[in-house]
Amino acid sequence: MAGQAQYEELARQLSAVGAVKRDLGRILPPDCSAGSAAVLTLLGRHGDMRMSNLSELLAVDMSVTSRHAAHLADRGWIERSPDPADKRSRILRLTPEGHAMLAELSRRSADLLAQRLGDWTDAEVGQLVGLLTRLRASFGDCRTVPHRPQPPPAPPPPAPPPPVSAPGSAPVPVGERTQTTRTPAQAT
Amino acid sequence: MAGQAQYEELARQLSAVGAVKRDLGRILPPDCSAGSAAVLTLLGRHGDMRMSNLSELLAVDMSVTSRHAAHLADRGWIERSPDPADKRSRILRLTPEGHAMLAELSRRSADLLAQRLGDWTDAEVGQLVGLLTRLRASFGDCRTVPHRPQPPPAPPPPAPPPPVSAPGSAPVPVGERTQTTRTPAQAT
DNA sequence: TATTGTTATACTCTATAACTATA
DNA sequence: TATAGTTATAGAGTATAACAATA
Repeated sequence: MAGQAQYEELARQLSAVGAVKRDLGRILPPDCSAGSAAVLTLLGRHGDMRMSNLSELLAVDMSVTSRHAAHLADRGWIERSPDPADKRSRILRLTPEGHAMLAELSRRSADLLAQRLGDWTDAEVGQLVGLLTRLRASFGDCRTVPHRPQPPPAPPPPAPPPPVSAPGSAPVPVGERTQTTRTPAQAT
Repeated sequence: MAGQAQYEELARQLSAVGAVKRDLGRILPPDCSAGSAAVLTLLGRHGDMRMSNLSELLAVDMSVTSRHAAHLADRGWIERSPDPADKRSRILRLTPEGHAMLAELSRRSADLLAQRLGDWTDAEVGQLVGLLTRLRASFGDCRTVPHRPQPPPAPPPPAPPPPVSAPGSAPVPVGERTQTTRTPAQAT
């Protein structure tokens, strides 16, 4: 357990991460915004999945995911095929063009980070990645993909699997835990 | 130096921090958005300052800071007094109501973090704070406040000073380093 | 009746550009 | 001429609500 001052400082530094993200956003290719990039990245990492799974991974409302997916599909970077097992669902899959765009994105962001973090050691970067991963886990309830439509043709996640484990992180009740993937669904 | 895969993973985890920030944003009091909270926090930490200084600390264009400041001034949380030394400038200062609001913000975010990160040790939180601080420094060029109008009546920053030092972080040239605090200023 | 996904609408944050008033 | 700050406008990201199709 940490003290109040430390938590306040963490909140401050998390807020400041915005500047870093904006910097990363400035190197994106035309037509591929940060939102698009996030979707492509997750599809590359986790393989084909449904809209709802993607929403959970992004921790945003499905309406947001829907807009991003439509944008990507318009540009031919993903394909939205109907799920044979559930006609309401759509399976998202990277196209060859999508893979190419993803590779380009990875190259650019890695380049920028390599320049900015030139004086960081491998271990330091790894430590930060580990702590951020755990941070997201502590907040998230970002359950990993529960639905794997078919063995995805995409290669297995090139990224190191979660290097840190979040032990007994109980679903802490804080006020209400809002349902990020779904808008209340208004009972009429 | 780290490898490409590690940088890609870092980019991914930085993107995912958005979910954490959204969660923190949901507990904000009415009329006090994340932008307002950031301004109040910085004024509390660094004391009175000018718009331009605040823009540098926030790493946003001054037009953005101006809007936030106007919002806060409308609500009586800050005061914008003319700088006697430079009539173009305005000095921002927290009002008593602003201090109260800031205290409330700190309480709420610390509460949420304490619940979410209940199973983190003090050292782990400190480590994350340290790495995030260094991350911002590596990106930032967020030079610390160069202009200190007068000895601010505000208490000294309650937060621990930067626990990690960014050693020889040269101003790495990446394409162009955009001038965040100022829009190009179009030479007519 | 509940769930999946889509669309329309509104709000926040940010950047760009044009403008003013000082320096 | 350059700088500090303001305002208007536009774009991206997200949430809410209402809707259609299917389970």
